[in-house]
This record gives sequence, C-alpha cells and structure tokens, in this order.
Amino acid sequence: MSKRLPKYMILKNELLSWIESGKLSPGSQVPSENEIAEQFSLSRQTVRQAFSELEKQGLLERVQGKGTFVRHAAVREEAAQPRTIGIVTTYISDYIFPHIVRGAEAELRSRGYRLLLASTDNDKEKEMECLRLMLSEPLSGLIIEPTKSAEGNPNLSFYLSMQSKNLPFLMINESYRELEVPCLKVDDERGGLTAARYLIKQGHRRIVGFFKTDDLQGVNRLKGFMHAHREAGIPLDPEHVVTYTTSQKDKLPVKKLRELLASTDRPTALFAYNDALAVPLLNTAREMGVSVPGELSIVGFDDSALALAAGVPLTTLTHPKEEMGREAARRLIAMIEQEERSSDDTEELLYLPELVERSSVVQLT
Amino acid sequence: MSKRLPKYMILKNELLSWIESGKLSPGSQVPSENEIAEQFSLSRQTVRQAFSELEKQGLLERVQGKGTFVRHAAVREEAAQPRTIGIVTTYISDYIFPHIVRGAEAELRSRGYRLLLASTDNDKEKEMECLRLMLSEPLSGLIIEPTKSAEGNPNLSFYLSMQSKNLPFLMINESYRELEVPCLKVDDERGGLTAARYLIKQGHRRIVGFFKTDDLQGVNRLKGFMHAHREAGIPLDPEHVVTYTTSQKDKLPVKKLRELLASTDRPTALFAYNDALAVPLLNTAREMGVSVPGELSIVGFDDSALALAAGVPLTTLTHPKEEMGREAARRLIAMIEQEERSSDDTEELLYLPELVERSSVVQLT
DNA sequence: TTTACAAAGTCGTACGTACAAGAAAATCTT
DNA sequence: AAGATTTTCTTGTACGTACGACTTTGTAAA
Repeated sequence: MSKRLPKYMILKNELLSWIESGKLSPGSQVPSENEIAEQFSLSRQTVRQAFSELEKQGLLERVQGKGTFVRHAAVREEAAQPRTIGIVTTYISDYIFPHIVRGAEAELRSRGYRLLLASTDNDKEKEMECLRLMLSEPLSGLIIEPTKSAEGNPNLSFYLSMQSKNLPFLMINESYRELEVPCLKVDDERGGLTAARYLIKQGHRRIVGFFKTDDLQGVNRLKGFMHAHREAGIPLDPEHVVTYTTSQKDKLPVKKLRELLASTDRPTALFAYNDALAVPLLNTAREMGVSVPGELSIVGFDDSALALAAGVPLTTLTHPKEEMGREAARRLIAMIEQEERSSDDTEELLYLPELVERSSVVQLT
Repeated sequence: MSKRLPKYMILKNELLSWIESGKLSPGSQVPSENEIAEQFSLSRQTVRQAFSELEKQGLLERVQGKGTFVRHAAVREEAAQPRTIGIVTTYISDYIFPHIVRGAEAELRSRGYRLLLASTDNDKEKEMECLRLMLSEPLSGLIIEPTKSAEGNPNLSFYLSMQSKNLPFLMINESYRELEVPCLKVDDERGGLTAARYLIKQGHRRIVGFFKTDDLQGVNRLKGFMHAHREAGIPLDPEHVVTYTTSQKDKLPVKKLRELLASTDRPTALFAYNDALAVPLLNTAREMGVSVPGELSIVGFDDSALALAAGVPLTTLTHPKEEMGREAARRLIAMIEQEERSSDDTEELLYLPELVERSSVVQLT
C-alpha cells in the first residue's frame, strides 16, 4: 500500500473532492482551521499547510479575521489555463494553407481557445525557432504541419520534450515517421492513383507527372501515379516523371514542360502535384500554342481557388482544407480536455481525395 | 516607521537583494535553513516560510537532502514577458489577407514576438468575441483590420478600454473614424481615380464599376472612380455604378453584369472592386461570348495571385500586402518598445497603388 | 434606538520540538 | 584499493504553543 502520502496531502485531496462533489460550493465558507484540525485529528499547522497549497493553486481564498472560502469557478478558470493552441505551418499566405488555418481558427474560437500562429517558410531552422517561441509560453496544444517531411527531422528533441511534458499535439498533411502522433492527411497515394487512372481511362497513354519531392506528399502522389501505370500495363517513360524541390528555381518544371511539348511525341496529358503548379503549366502550354484541353489534358490537385480562376477551369482532386483544420482543432481539443490519452491516440485520419471534373481534360478517341 | 514588516518578509527581501546584487549567483547554493536561522536569530520555521514563498515565485529551488539553490536566470525569465501581439482580420483564408498576415508574422518572429490570430468573418459580433478572447491574456499590442468599417463601430467600448489601458494598437486597411489611432492603408480613392483615368485614357467612355460598400475601402474607390469621370467631363450612367455588400448573395454583381452585357449599348470597360470579383466577372463575360479584352476591358485591384492565374492576365492595381503587414508589425513594435507615445502617434501611412498593365485592357481606336 | 465597547472567532506570525527522508561525505570492512 | 556501511548534513513532515491582527457579533451604555 502506498500509504506514504503525507497527511497534509491526504487532507488536500479530501478538500478537493469536497469541492468537486459540491459539498463545498463555490463562494461558500470552509470550516475554520481549528475545526478541520479537530475533525481530522491534525494539528492546525498541518491544516494550514494544506490550505496554503490550495490557496496557491487558486482554489481557496483566505481572509484574515473572516475565514477561508472556496473561489468561484470563473475566477479559478482564469488563472488556470491559457487555453491557447499553436499552429505551425509551412506557409501562411500561400495556396490552401490559409484555408486550413481558417478552419482551425473558426473551430478554436467557437470553443473559446486562442490561436497562436507561426510559419516556417519551409525552412527547418525557422521551424526550430517557431517551436521555441511557441513553447516559451504555456500552451494547451499544438498543431504542426511538418517542414520538408521527406528530409528527416532535425528538431526531434523538441518533439520528444513535448511528448515528455505531455503536451498534446498532432500533425496535418504529413507526419514525421519517427514520431507516433495522430495525423490528419490526404491519402496522397490514392490521389495520384485516382488522377492517373482517370486520365488512362480517358484514353491517355503518354502522361507526364510533375512532383515536388521534398515532402512526403509529393513522393506519395508519385507512388500512386506510377501504380496506376503499372496496373494498366502502360510503360512509364522516365522522362515523364518530373521531380523538383522548392529550393530549386521554380522555373524548372516549366522549362521541362517546354522541352516535352517541343518534342516529337509529346504527352497528351499532364498531372500536376498541385493546382499552384498546374496553373503556370497550363499558361505555359497555351503560350506555346498548345490548346488545353484539346492537345493537352491537365489534372491538378487540391481544388484550390486557382482551379476555378484559371483560363480553363481545372479538373482537380479535392483537399479537405477548412474541414481538415476544423477536425484537427476538434481532435486536439478532445485530447486536451479528456486529458487521458486513450488507445486510439495515434490514430491517423485519411481523407479520400475526390475527382472534380471540370474542363481541362478531354477524352481521346 | 512601518517597521511592522513580518520577519519572514524582511528575510525574503534580504535574500532578494543577495540574488540581485550577485552575492548569490544563479545556480549557487543558499546557506542551509539552520545556518540562516542562526545568522538572523530566527527559528527555522520562519526561514522556511521565507524560502517557500521564494520557491513559489520561482527564484529558489529546494532539493531534499541537498540544499536550496538559486534558479538560473533563463528559467526565471521565461515566466517574465509574453511579448505576444494579436492580429484581428476580417478573413484569414481569402485573397490578400493571408499575405498581410504573413508579412506581419515574418517580422514579428524575427523580432521574437509571437502572433495571436483571430478572424471576424466580417461579422461585428465575432469581432467583439475576438477582442474579448484576445484581451483575456496580457498582450503587448494589437493589429486590427476593422470589420465593416462603413457601418459604424458597436465595439467602441473595447477600443476605448484598450486606449485607457495604454495597450498599443493600430489599424490596417481602414480605421474607425471615431478613434484616433495610427492606420496603414492603401489610398483607395487614388486607386479608383488611377484605374478610371487609365481606362478613359485608353479611349473608353462607357465604363462600369463594381464596388463593395460595406467597408470604407469600396466607398473610397467609388469616390475616385466618380472623380475621374467628373474631371474628364464624362457623364456617368447610374446603371454603371454597381454596389453590393457581402451579406447579399455573391451572385448579385455577376447577374448585373449579365444584364449590362445583354443591353444594346453595353459597356466597353469594367473596373472591379478587387481581383476576387474581377475574375468571376471575367469568366462570366467569356461565358457569354464577350471576348476579353477585345470587347470588354477589365481592371482589377490588389494585384493578387488570381490576377495572374486568370485566363487573361489581369491589369490591376498594386496592394502592398506583405509589406503592409511587415510595416504594421514594425510600427507596433516601435510603439511597444519606446513606450512613450510620441506626437506622430496617430500618423496615417498611405500606400499609393500603382497600375500593373497586363493583358485585360485594350485601347479603343 | 443608536452608539461604543468588549468578546469571541477567524487567519497571520513566530517560536519551539521531534523525527523522517534523501544525499553526500566519512568511516569501516573486505 | 574497492566496496559497503555509518555518520552527518540537508530538506520534509508533523506536532505543539503563544500571541497579533482583523472581523463579526453580542453587550452595555448613551
């Protein structure tokens, strides 16, 4: 038996249960130190020790000459938790990331949480800086979009210290493999598969794919893209898989497309890593006098605002965006408020990307 | 003389001065309770009381069996200052707002501040909620984009309480007229003027303008638009000024454009409140078989990513976006760090929008 | 009835003792 | 010399007393 608990701790726990059970309602007066001492057969000093710790925690209020009182819940809450949640994303301003942040913000605000925002600009050093800044104040939880998830995790120590401090956090879009944390992401491999299957079904055989490979999302989309070719028995020209990273000049994929379109047996279809890439590729094709979708079909990814704004409304794959942000917030709040880490803690939620048919793909006869 | 200070308080102050003066350096061991007791002719209990309060404050660390130690400065500092700045915007995810936030975030991070984000969704009730949440924790400053600035300010009391608390804040894009606060904004009237002048110079005479009128930006752009017509002596058909608010269905301006394009003497040019509106209008025109810019020239506003992604690259007016966010952060930090409110405190910074010529405007012969 | 004062209750301060628990140094044993 | 044990130091827990400061309440005087 661990009956080694000090008496003042036992008393503290007893008083806590009184408060919790409502035996002592907020604002009511607690029996005097002497009464408690007699009741529990303790010395008044010991009772004082228990009281003073509870007062330090903000649960009791002692007034000289009057007595000791239970603080009102509202007052307690205030001093208790900051109820602030941090989000670390790669980019704040670009593309679909604002939508994710917005979804999370809306959910958090409605639940009375505040949102601390930081972005890494896809730079691992800045990621470290962000984490340090975030953790310098007590946080209730963190939502993180990993930076360059395909290139390892030099900030592992931060994540480990978060786990050891029992600070709830979860990841979106991708997660570092070394960590077992809940993660919300799009089924990227399935997305690449769906897109390629669709183009193949439309009769396309020479399909070029553009993939960003410094994060796992691009790698997984590429996997699905290749898988679709394999299962259809279509040989995949190595020239038709274009990979790039953000550190290189952004012009690279565009230049590559120029070469491909200028060649003799040019591709009839194109799958872009995301809409942000699909649009400039589309414009490049049109500049070269290649009509879209007449001579070149295009499928994008993420169903961003750009897909609709483009000259030819883009056929693309959905990304949950706001919903993902909202769900991330919901799950994090659940983790915070139930406190007890349940077994499904490291659960991964995979969103299935769906094809949105617009006007940028044509069926080959 | 108020020599009525309790002994343990006197001891506390003495120890504090020891720490401050360096007599007790961080990490060093404090004389044991018994030593102190003897030195000061106090009982050990009294010494313990002083120690335990200092421990509670985070200045000392007591280890059973080893002794009492002065905590390192770094550990103490942590609990010191929040250095957090809040931003309240109308929208997080849409359009140019993410760019503003990003600019501010980059600047703040590099200066060691954290960013608390909230959005109002252009709803004044949510604005109040945001302000309440923001102010529930000590903030160093606030950047606010007013919600529906043309429709009064029901949350005035919040702003007044901020001013009375000497909490620095500034506004971007627009400011509530009743408040005298620094404000960074685009010279919207000048923008409307520039756009209309440009179209007139290109030979257009029947120009339709679309303006969002629930915030002052739209109203001011409209002013400039009308001013250009007046100065050029061109009568402005009332039908050619279309106003709308976000609360109405977004379809309204599109429907209006349909009517105008179907009429006999349809406009030859169009000025849109911003690019986000210009793009759907452009697409609407093209759907109706009206070529852009051949039959209809279009000028947008804000030089957003949409302007380049559109089927026809949009001629538009610049908006500082990131730079505005960065500058807002810089100014706010200056206000915080110098503390003294200088005379140029309520200064307004006006950015001059510049015309970016792309392909959506044609010169009439 | 109102006012002034006293009494009794509360928590705050201050001293005392004793022993327990943990850590480190000194000592003893091997 | 190395390891085990004891001693001695530290802080932690627990009890006790006494008195001060403050508030409320009851009582007595005006």
